[in-house]
Amino acid sequence: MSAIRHALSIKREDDFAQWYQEVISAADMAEESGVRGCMVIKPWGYGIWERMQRLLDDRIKQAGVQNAYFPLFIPLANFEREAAHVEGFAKEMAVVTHHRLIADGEGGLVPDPAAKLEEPLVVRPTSETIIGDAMSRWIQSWRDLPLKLNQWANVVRWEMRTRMFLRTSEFLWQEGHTAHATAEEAKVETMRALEMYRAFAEEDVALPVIAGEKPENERFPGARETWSIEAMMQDGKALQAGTSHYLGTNFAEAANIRYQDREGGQELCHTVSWGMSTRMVGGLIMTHGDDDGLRVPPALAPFQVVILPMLRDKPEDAALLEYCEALRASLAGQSALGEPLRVLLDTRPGKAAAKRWDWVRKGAPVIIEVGGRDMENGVVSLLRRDALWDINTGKPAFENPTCEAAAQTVPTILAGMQSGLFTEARDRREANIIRDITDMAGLSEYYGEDQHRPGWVEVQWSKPSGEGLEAVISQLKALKLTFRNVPMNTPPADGSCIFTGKPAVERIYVARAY
RNA sequence: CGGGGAGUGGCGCAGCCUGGUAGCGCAUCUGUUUUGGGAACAGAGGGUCGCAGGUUCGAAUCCUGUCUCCCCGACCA
Repeated sequence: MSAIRHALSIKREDDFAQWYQEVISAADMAEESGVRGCMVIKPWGYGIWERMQRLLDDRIKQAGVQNAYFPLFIPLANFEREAAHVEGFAKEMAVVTHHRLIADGEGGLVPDPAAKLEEPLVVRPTSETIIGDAMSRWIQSWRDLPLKLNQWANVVRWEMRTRMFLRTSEFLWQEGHTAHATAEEAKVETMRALEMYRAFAEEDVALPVIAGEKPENERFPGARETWSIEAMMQDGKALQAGTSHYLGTNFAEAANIRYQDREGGQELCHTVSWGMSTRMVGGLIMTHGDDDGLRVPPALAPFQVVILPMLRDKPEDAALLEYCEALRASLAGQSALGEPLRVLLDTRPGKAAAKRWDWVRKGAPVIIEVGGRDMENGVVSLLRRDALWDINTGKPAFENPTCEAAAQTVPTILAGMQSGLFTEARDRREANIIRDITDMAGLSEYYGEDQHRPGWVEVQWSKPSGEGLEAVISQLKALKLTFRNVPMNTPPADGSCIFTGKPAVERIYVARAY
């Protein structure tokens, strides 16, 4: 067994945070912008986000939700109507106060005092309030319900500490907003959105998640219930990858969203909101990345197959290119995971062997190199990103199918890779969930200093609220732990609360989190 | 926002303490030789040293302010 020369300089196990950043730059996904907390998303990173948008948007539309677009700027007064909501977001809002700049006489520009806005505008941190405004106008009778809207947008939250994709001041997301006649219907929609996110995460992103309800202290500001999908990263930390909120009538009261029922009475609507953001890209990296860079699940890869001709700057190149073009066309005629294959014939100048590593770092699922000898034999040299190395030789594990065989097997390879990445991540997660810790001493021990890759612990608790909950949270905080969620479809509690010793009422996950 | 670290060609760094007008590796360009596995050799191009002030005959280097990034903490759907 020879030493493998990996495509990245930092290994996950040596410094996970540094490794994460190296993947982003080595895979050419994004870069720093010079603006605090904001990033430039480069074509490969944005291409992955566009795939996420496409696949989730299809699911959103299948649920009868319509896309619309609402303003970036929200009047301050609009925001003040829901008390818990204001309190939750006030500390992190960007505010626009002027609409004109003037010269300061020293070569610079300053806001014109004469152009101060009567009422400041907030850059949306989320759009419940302004969409609620529209809903109050659009909904008159029970016939207008349910109203199901979604928008793809950027939002701004002035975060103290940012990390590319995981927490940026400006980020991209979708936010679904629905209004319903009854609490029951609204809760059905809350759970529908949650299940949609679970399916999207697991089937499209190959990201195993645990769906469940957030405890009271983790609720969205103004929500009655907050549900989430939680994923385990390779360092054992948890990442909230999507949320769905049952808002009750809180926002309907604030924005006066009412409908006339069949008996002629005026009733408040029950509203729901749900969101998934570019943070999912960070989750993808920390779940599927390895010591050679990113591995993009085939369903999300902007290019699933990259063909690299081994050009030699000689007349024979023309025939080789022709051979590769035929291969490209043959592959492009195939389908995988329900869509036509996305194939790139990379004819940029440069040696195939050097370009190969660019695509390995980017995580293209299948790389096919073709040289003159392959052409003579009617074969290709095929490399799978999920099985890169021959551990006996320490070299890339090329296979050599014929062109016809390659065209036929690539769809199978991609489908296998999609499910293989999911299975690998799910097995890793299950291996790192602990369920038999029943007291704080055990919890402290598990998360002690000598544990380098702690996972999650499923505990039983008595679900205190108010001061009792505060006390529990400070116990967790001492271990740098947070509550994640109360998983669905798990056996009922049968023990005592790990925090209070009282009879437990449910099971909940605790973990370190992003 | 508090503590710590850092900003020098595209990337990674040295130089700073002890001021004298910028260097190395990789990458890039050109040429030659190579050619089935992350090519070699030679030559070349590219930087007002994050930004703004100050001290000085002279500032990447010293001083002040400021912006951005990284780590820890607080905060955070």
